[in-house]
Amino acid sequence: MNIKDVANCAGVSISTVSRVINNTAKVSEDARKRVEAVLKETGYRPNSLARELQQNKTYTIGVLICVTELSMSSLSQSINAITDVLKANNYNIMLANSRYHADEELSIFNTFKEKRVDGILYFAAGFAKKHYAMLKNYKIPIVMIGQKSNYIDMPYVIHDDFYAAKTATEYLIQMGHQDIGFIGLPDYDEAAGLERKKGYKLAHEMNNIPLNPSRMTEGDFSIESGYEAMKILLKNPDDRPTAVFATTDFMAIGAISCANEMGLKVPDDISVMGFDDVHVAAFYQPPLTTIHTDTHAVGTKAAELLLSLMDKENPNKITKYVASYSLMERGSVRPLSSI
Amino acid sequence: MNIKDVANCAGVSISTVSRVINNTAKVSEDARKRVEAVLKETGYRPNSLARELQQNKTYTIGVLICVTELSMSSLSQSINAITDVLKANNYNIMLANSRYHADEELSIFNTFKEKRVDGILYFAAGFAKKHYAMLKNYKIPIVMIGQKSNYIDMPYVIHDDFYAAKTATEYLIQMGHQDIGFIGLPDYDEAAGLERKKGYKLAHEMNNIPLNPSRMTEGDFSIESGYEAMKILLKNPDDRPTAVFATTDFMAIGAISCANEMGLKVPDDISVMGFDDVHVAAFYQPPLTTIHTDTHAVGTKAAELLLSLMDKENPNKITKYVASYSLMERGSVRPLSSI
DNA sequence: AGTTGTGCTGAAAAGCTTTTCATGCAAATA
DNA sequence: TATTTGCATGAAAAGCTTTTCAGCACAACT
Repeated sequence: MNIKDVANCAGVSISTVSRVINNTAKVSEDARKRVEAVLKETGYRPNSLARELQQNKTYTIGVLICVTELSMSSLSQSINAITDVLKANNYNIMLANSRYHADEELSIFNTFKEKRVDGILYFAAGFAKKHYAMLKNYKIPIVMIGQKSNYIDMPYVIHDDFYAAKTATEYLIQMGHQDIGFIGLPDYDEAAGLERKKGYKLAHEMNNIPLNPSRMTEGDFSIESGYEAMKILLKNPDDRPTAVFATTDFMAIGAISCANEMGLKVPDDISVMGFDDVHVAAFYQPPLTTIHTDTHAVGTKAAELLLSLMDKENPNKITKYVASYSLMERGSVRPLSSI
Repeated sequence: MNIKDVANCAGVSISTVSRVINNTAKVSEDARKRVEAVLKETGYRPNSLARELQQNKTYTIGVLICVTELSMSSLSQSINAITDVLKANNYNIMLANSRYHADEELSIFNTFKEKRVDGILYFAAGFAKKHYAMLKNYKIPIVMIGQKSNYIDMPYVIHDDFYAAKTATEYLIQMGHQDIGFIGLPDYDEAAGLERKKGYKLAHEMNNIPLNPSRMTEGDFSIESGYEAMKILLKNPDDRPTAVFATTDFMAIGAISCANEMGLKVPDDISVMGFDDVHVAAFYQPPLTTIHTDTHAVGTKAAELLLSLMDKENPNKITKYVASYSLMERGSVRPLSSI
């Protein structure tokens, strides 16, 4: 069933059918009625492949995320926000997950190009620089999310990772902690993980606390990696940090889980601070003290930014946005003095 | 840049270029080399819209999920499994989330039809029957996931919700509990939530324990709803259940959170049993005793089933699959006698 | 009555592939 | 030498829309 069949059934030309469907020009009352009747009866839906081919526009935005598991990510709210904005502007979403494989990201970019998406929202987790050669003369508008991209010179929307991490660390210091363990992320250029580490370091510097490299461990976003990192930090019973800053809520959960198994109570025996304010964070036991990031705003801004980028009439010049954050004092951190 | 440009650059016809790209027929060494050089130099990618239009096949599978938030769902492993199977068979995925709105589901089905997906994986949460009229003469192959579909007569892959829920309840009974609260889900026909409720009921029947309607509450998958339901169950300090079966891990987490706030320790003062064995479940405090569902198998089977459905040469006849489950004894349930 | 204008309509082109079919040429056979 | 075979190639059709452009009929003018 195609537009030609509909035209035949209604006794009009395909042009007229197209006009009725898209409401793009005037059609006589009489003709319109007949076409609409056929449309309803047959349940005909235009082939969007043909339309998109002819218009050279797919009304589809590629969203590339990079998480090992959908449920383990802090970006579901961002995705909801993106959906809202794009849907309101009549765009569809094509969501693809690289699952943290750089080569898979590349292949997704290629798919996006072949599928002719109109724009891309790129939740980057560190591989962007690797794709530099490819991205350099990639014609489709891209907004990068969660990672700066000065190197590649691409519009971006990020969380204030650096200052937020500094704030988090300073909060622990204010609470009297001087020996603060760190569970970080791989050191990719410009990535959020690296920014958070820098914030942790600066807080130490500004408070004249020497950095202790043996206190700095690394995870990979997962609960398990937080667990393993904590194991290292707690290895020596005589030499343990009094607080730990995990740069991800899920890693914080892993860390607390590990502490519990070693017979340490959080926050009584050791404080743990998270980052992200994931949905479960408030309901964990103890409720996680963490950095709340405005993921909704990030999603909204990114989508809006992309939309304005794609609008050739009045191109936007504001191509960077840094979302605000706040510290959520809950139950996983307590002052040192009270131990 | 299109295939014509490539042909011109290489000094051959477009047919030859197509043949080189798709490796679909023999091309002289000489011509092939020239084409490949141009391909590499220009970074040309064929317009898949045109290809798909002409082949009447999109190599795309629509995956329709129905969750309020990506991170709050138990299906991320299923999705990973689906991705693996489909990718291995050269299919792309178009993931869409109805966010629990029946009308949105309908609109997504329409989009899938317009975009000409080759098949659909439908994570149903109860609305399927509403869409009966539409689905009845919907031409695209669909596999339903997580919900039976005898009414609509559609192939499906499900968890063994009924027996798993019965097993869970019987476990609590074996532990000496006779007064078991229930946090269920809306009663949609054939949906998983209803099956779990039936399992809970049967376990009571078979053990001659009368059902107490005031012990049966309802949530909506979310942590918050579990919290609220628990509030109701614990309202009266003199009349509380000794155990609670939450039909979702996240609702169990909400319930435990509520219990804690009311000064009740889990499992010392009250036992809580979950369902799903979500990733965080094992790392929660206390670690959740729950039903482990084989989400990976469900995803894999569903994708394979769809693939075989789409294969017109040798159509598969096995159109139903029920995944296995197991009970994970962890820390949120304890025998009644020891209280 | 002749001209201009208006309002619908349909034919045809364009968008980019894949694929079929026919052709030309060289090699192999009779 | 004449004929057949085979291979590589290009022209053209098909897949389904949207959109432009020209045309037609009729009404409203001068």
